[in-house]
Parts: sequence; structure tokens; C-alpha cells
Amino acid sequence: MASSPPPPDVCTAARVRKASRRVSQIYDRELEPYDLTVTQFGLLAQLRAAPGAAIGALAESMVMDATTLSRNLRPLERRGLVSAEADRDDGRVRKLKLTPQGRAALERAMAGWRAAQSQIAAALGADEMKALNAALDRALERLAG
Amino acid sequence: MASSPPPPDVCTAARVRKASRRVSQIYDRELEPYDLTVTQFGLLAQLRAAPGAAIGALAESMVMDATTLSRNLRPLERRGLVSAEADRDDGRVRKLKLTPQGRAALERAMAGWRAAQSQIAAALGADEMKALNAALDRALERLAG
DNA sequence: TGTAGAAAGATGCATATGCAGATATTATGG
DNA sequence: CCATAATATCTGCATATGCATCTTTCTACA
Repeated sequence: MASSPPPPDVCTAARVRKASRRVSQIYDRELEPYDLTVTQFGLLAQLRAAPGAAIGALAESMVMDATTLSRNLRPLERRGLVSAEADRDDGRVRKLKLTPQGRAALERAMAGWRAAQSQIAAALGADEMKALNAALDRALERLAG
Repeated sequence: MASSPPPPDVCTAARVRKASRRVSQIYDRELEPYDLTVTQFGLLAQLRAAPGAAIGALAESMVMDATTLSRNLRPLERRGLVSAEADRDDGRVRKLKLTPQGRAALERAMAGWRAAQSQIAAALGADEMKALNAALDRALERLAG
């Protein structure tokens, strides 16, 4: 009998985590001139798409723990890119919005995002990139929890 | 002309990072009873496969910054699961090894890893999981940098 | 109406991540 | 042999990540 096979060959976690590190690195480098991390860029983009979102809902849509999101907002609020105000109907809820500066920062950083996205597309090819995106979407849907 | 389209729909970073968070969460929860994070489990597994590896080489194989790896080793060394000794031929290099306790911890935690892996397989289906793994492998190869 | 339970968010703690820069050691050219 | 460049690792800094737990606020029910 073979001894327990070493996991790396079949481990999905190893792969997706490696890919996440590498891809994040590429985006982070392209976004660095705009003083945004890929996390921060993603948050701003989400808030532009869904202004007034609460932390919990935003966290769920980003597959991120609400406490993580709460803290990730800190530097953005400190820099005045995101603002929050209490919900009129529910005192527990903080409604998040992009400030004009936040919107402007996002617009500027789009160039960096496009550069990163192009870099990925050039390396993978458009078809492979589409296939990867689709595979990740399916996985995210089935692993929703 | 449409205003700049919001990135989320086509952003590879958003997807792979979400997937990484979700998958890591699943593995972390299954490994928690064995007092290992998915990062730590991965490191131990790598070291079992490549005993005596140096930090730089290990970092590269894990697509991880060497400084990150250096710090990730800290808790494992503190707990006596990993040991390091200076290379005889090159005083800069620390050769890393699993201690007997490290090997034992890895063996025990394999049950948690298998549980996480099964959970993913059950949610995705074996074929989809294989396809996702293959897509990630191709992406990692093409994005190697 | 008053109180138990649920829900939203924040904090404490520990690990994870990578860049810039410092240090120690080795390799290279002269 | 010595000065310089290259390499391996570590430190300081800032952000990222999630669990357990706490506080505040709302909801439901008796």
C-alpha cells in the first residue's frame, strides 16, 4: 500500500491560493501608482455600483467576512474616499457611499486596472481567460455559503 | 459612448480572490481541530515533499514572497514543527526540515484536508473540480513571473 | 409593554501578504 | 587579495483575513 499521497497534486486550495497571490500581485503593482490596492479598488468599484450598501451586504457580495470588510474600509474612510452615515430606519446600519474624491480616485485608477487586466489577457489569451473566469464563477456559485 | 464600464463583470482578480477566500475558509475550518491553518498545512506538505529546501526556493514554488514565507515559518518553528539549520556550503541559506512532531502533525491533519477536499468535490462535482484545477494550473504556468 | 432573542457592526487577537530597505554572506573582476 | 556586485534572509511598515466576543439596536412574543 502506498503511504498517504502528498496532497499538492490534487489540492484545490493550493492552486487557487497561489493564483490569488499571483494575480493580486499583478493588480497591486499596476494600481500602486494610483495609491490603491486591489482590495481597495474592488471596494470602491462595488460601492460605485451599489451606493448606500450596508457593510453586511457588501461583505456577502464580496465573499468576505464582515469584520474584514469593516477594517478594510478604515483606510478608505481615513483618506476621505468613502463615507458612511447611519440609516434613518435602522440605527445599527451604516450606509456606505463613495465621496467625490473616492469616485475620482476610482476613475483615475481604472487605467491601472485595465493595464493589469490586459496583462492577464496577454498571458492567458482571451479564450483561456474567459474559460477561467467562467470556471471561477461556477465554483463560487456552488460553494456559496 | 458608454461611461467606463464597471469592472466587476470582467475582473479576474475579483473572481480569483473571492474563490481564494471561500476555499481558504473551508480548508481552515476543517483544519482548525488540528491546530493548523491552510497556509501552515501547505507549508508542512511542501517540506515533506522537499526536505532541506531553502526559503527562497520554497517561496518560489509556493508563489509567495520570500519575506512572507519567512514570517509564515515563525509559528511553525516556535511550535517545533519545522526546524532550520545553516547550509554548510552557504552561510546565507537556512535549510528547512520537518521535525518528527511536524511530520506527525501533518499526518494527523490529513484527515481534515481530505474532508475539505471532499467538501469541494461534493459541491463542484469531480469533473468540474478537475477542470477548475487544470484551468488554474494553466493560468499559473502562463503567469509565472 | 417588557424582555428574550436576533441582527449589525466593532474590537481583540493571531496569522497572512508583500514592498522597501538593512544585514550578512558569497561570487566576480581587477 | 580587495572592492563591488549579486544573493539569501530578515525587519519595519501597512494592509488583509477571519474567529470569538462585545455592544448597540431592533424584532417578536408573552
